[in-house]
Amino acid sequence: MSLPSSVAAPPATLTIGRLAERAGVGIDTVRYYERAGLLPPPPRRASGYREYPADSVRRLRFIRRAKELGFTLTEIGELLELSGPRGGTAAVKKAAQAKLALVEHKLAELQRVRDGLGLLIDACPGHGPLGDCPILRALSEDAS
Amino acid sequence: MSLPSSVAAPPATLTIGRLAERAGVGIDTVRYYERAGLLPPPPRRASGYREYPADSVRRLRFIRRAKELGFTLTEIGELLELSGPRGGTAAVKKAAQAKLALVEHKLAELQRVRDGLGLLIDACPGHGPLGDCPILRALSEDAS
DNA sequence: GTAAACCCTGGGGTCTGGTCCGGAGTCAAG
DNA sequence: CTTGACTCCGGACCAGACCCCAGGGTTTAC
Repeated sequence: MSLPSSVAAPPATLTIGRLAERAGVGIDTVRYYERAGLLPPPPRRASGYREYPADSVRRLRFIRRAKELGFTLTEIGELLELSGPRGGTAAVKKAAQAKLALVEHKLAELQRVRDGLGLLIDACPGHGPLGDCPILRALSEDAS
Repeated sequence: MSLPSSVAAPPATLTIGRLAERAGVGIDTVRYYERAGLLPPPPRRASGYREYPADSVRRLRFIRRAKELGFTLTEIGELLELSGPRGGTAAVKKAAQAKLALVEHKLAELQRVRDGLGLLIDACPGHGPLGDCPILRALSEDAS
């Protein structure tokens, strides 16, 4: 019924070092996220070593990327809570909608930056003497 | 030819306080940006007071928004340099293209977050027992 | 069974991006 | 011409997000 135990598949858990490596962050960062409440405290071995389930990698990568998008760790924590168990409550749904609005706002502004850069690149061998630059225009006008 | 000088239009310059107020940042922040090289040192009155041209507001707003999009001050400085005089050089154009790629990457990821949130909001009263949440999926898979 | 590589905790250091004094000079309105 | 608001500078301080180290136990590979 089972394969010989001598070639047993490695357990589907990761030490903190492997986890950090696969997620592309530092070990200290992982522990820091745990303290900050972004990563649930994993079970420990008798020795005290943390044993992470494989899908922690996914969560960590999410955090890393979201940070690059300008979310603070606190905001990221909120995003992650939306996806926890109890993802269907009315309150959670409302929170998700608020986040969505924020994200769409960011999207719109980022698109303006992109368009500005685009103009700059292919229509701009000097563009007027003064400050009518498309990049500046991109985010300076009121839209908040 | 000219209007009476007694009702002369106010000069088109701003004190640091007005500038900060109109741009929505603190006074200290303005000075900090100057030190950081993001805002060119403005001319001074005899008294030492800074006299900002009106369009500094635009530049400051750009900085503020770009920060919200996850750019560091250093990156913002680079973006701003792209739009300086000498916006047509081959080197500058190449730099702009690099920035553009980065921005498009961010856009794509932000869109994934948005889509994840969307799914979460209107298709998700509990979504499977474990970790197949659309938000996590949004940024965890490799796409870098 | 031992050395290299790994993990633990606690605490301090670092970098970024500000924010807040304090003492002194400046400006503008009445 | 005074008074209250503004500005100057330098330096201290702050929060967020890590990064590093020591001293000591644990695993793993040979």
